[in-house]
Amino acid sequence: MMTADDIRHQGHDHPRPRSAAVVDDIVAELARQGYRATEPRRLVISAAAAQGRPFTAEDVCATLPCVGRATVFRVLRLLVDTNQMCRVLREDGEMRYRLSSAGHHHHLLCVACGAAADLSGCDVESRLREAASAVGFQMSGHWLEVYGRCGDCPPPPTGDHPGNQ
Amino acid sequence: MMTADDIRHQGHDHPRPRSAAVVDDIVAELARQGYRATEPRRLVISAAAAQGRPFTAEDVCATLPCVGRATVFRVLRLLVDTNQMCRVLREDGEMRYRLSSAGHHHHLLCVACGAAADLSGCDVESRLREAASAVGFQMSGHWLEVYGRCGDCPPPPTGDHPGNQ
DNA sequence: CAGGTTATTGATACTCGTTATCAGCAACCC
DNA sequence: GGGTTGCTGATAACGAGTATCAATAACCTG
Repeated sequence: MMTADDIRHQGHDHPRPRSAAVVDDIVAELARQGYRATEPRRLVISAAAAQGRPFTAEDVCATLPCVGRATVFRVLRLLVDTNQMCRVLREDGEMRYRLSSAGHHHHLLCVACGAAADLSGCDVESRLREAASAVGFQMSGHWLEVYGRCGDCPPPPTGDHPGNQ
Repeated sequence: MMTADDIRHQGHDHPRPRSAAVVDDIVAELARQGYRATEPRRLVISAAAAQGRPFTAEDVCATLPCVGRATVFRVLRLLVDTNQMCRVLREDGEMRYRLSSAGHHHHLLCVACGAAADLSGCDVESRLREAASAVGFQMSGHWLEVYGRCGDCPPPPTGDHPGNQ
């Protein structure tokens, strides 16, 4: 059976690529909270860290046929519950997962290539709180996703000219 | 079989309560876009208009046993696609439906009673656009839900004192 | 380091929300 | 009123996620 180490080291000569540190950090945090450091957990976290963009549980299952389906869902849920992963909402309402640094942040989601980036330097919070309290609503939280095009994707066609779709 | 008129008039002496106008407006808009004005559609729209807060398809099915389940989902989707209804995201990630006036707006969702209100006078848009473009991201849209307590709900317990939960 | 506890796993069955299929029905147009 | 064709309802199917439960493997303890 393929182990987390096999995945960590694939195609590399040096023993510990960046993702290994990420996996170890997450496993360590789980251990700190009393959860066991099992091989399936390491594998799922490795697979999640290897995803280039927000992913589904199915994506992880596909890359880890050796790990049970239920376990994949369990680990993903555990990571969300322990604030080591967040769920991102696509523009069409579909939900995806994404490993994330803890702390409040939002996502920039590219509608062209599907990539995601964190947006943390944004102070909508106070403004929203004001607008809400103006109508007698005491805000306690919010959910915000931002959609558009990342710097790596070409600008969209203008749509004025037939044929340049 | 119960008709939309039966529902419109239930418990009222005057022939056309407010919701009737809402239903007629929506049906008219559908007709304008080439969709037929059928009885099941009127019934689903009536049921949606009668919901006091964001609802599930199941809620509508429960109040309309005479309408097929698939049809309920079809009508809800049609209304979303024609911008006469929107989906709201609860804090736990659950999706609900809500009849809404067209145009961009956000929702104030009460975590205590489940009520929803529209929040339209909020200019997060320009601020988000700036923050996004600062990292080379060209924003084209966003999804925002605001959670908290509406004016009708008592403030939450402080949590400092055991026993007042 | 063996040995016991107990969290965790994997296979499976199940739930829930939603969509596809398709024959029959009923709006709408003429 | 009658024909076209969009719409409906029943049903089966789907995808994401959870419950069940016996078998396994981390961890602690001696």
